[in-house]
Amino acid sequence: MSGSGRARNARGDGERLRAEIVDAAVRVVDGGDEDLTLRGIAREAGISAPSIYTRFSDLQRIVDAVLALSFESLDRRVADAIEDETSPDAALVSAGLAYVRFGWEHRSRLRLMMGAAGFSPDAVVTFERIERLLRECVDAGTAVSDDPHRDAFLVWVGLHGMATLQAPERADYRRLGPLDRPALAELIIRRLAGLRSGVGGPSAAPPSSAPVDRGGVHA
Amino acid sequence: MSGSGRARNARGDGERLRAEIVDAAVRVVDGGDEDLTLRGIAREAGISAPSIYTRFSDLQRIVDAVLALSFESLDRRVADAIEDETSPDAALVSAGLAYVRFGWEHRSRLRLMMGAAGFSPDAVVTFERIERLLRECVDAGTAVSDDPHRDAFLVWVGLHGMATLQAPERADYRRLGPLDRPALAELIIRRLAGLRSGVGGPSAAPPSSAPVDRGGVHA
DNA sequence: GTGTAAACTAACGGACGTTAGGTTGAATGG
DNA sequence: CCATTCAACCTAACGTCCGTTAGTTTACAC
Repeated sequence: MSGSGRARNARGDGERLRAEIVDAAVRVVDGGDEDLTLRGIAREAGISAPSIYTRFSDLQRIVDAVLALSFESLDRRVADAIEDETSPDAALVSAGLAYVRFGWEHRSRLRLMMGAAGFSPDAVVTFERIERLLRECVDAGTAVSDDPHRDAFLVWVGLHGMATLQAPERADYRRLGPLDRPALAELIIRRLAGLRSGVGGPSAAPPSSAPVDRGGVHA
Repeated sequence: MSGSGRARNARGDGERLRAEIVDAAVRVVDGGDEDLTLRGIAREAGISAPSIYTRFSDLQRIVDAVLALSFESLDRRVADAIEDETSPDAALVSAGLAYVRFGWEHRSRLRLMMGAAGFSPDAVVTFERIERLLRECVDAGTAVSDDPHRDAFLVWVGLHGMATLQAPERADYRRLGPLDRPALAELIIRRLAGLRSGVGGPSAAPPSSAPVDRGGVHA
């Protein structure tokens, strides 16, 4: 019979449990459960609830770990998106799209991140990437800005709005008509950053002929 | 002694209790309690928990009532802001500022609204006000847009971002330096709407000399 | 007075976070 | 090869809060 529980880890290997708990917590949040519960995490991890206390002193520490991991993962995605591009112009757009994609793919995670931590120090790291890119654009002459810091914040706000709005899969949302989300996100970035190509004309996101959200980085 | 509870309402006046319950629920949410509980609402209303069942069949109906009331109140604030202005240009900015102010003043209410209802039919009414104003701006020649519907949505997204970001009172947030929130909101509106005065130059929101958030409608 | 809506107290079953204390099995020393 | 050890788990249980139901009391309207 032994314990009806899971296979036991090796002696000095209890650290593995820590990672499994955090992973389970992430899975719970991404599954849509807005409020993390210790028992729910334990269920998802396949362990008993009290076992969690061997690795975490209380529930809040798990939440903290999830938040840290999430901010780091968001920042890495943004950083990776930047590396793939050559011009600062394209890099800024690509970085912004990486941000909003994270929000679309992990809606309740982002909700948790913004709700609990607000403008956390971890988020500042990512913000500063955006700001740096915008300055490069200004230096390269592709963006017009008399205050890059402020305008980077505008972009940040726009990204935040685009990332946190409900997905167009919802029925009500479609009253707005077919929307190409990545193209819209790119337009928001361009206009708020003051990029030359996005101010007024039909330069990006042709209104009706574009296929809806085919997943490419550029519109 | 009689019941240790509150004074009893007159005979056919039970409808008053309904309003009191909803008001209490609003107060609880605005107090920052993200998750409405039936018992919490009862406490705030000064009644016993089961008394709620004389007016609502379950907790969800109270939440629905709070949502309906909130969307209506948001829309009224936007509508009122429009009425006070003469030019479509100023009206669009004023309407947007009314929206973000609602978010700043009722943060968890807006969170509840966006989380539960998403892009609800009630929100569409308000969105259409924005869209109508933008079309008027285009007709008047003060805005450049080849697709007002799409651009109204961009403005909507920007407003949503500005309204839901944490308030600058938070310590972390200040790493960004002093920010004049209404001025930033106005800039976002102007740039996303394609208003002529907000595309690139230092037309609005002087970067450092402006007083911080003194509560006026215009910057 | 009498009826009935308006309110109450008591209590159910369930979920939660957390504590106490037991069981088991992989690593280790002989 | 086996006894020992102790980390890695477990079950049981406490107290609290929750939504909801049942049944009772109170006081206004007629």
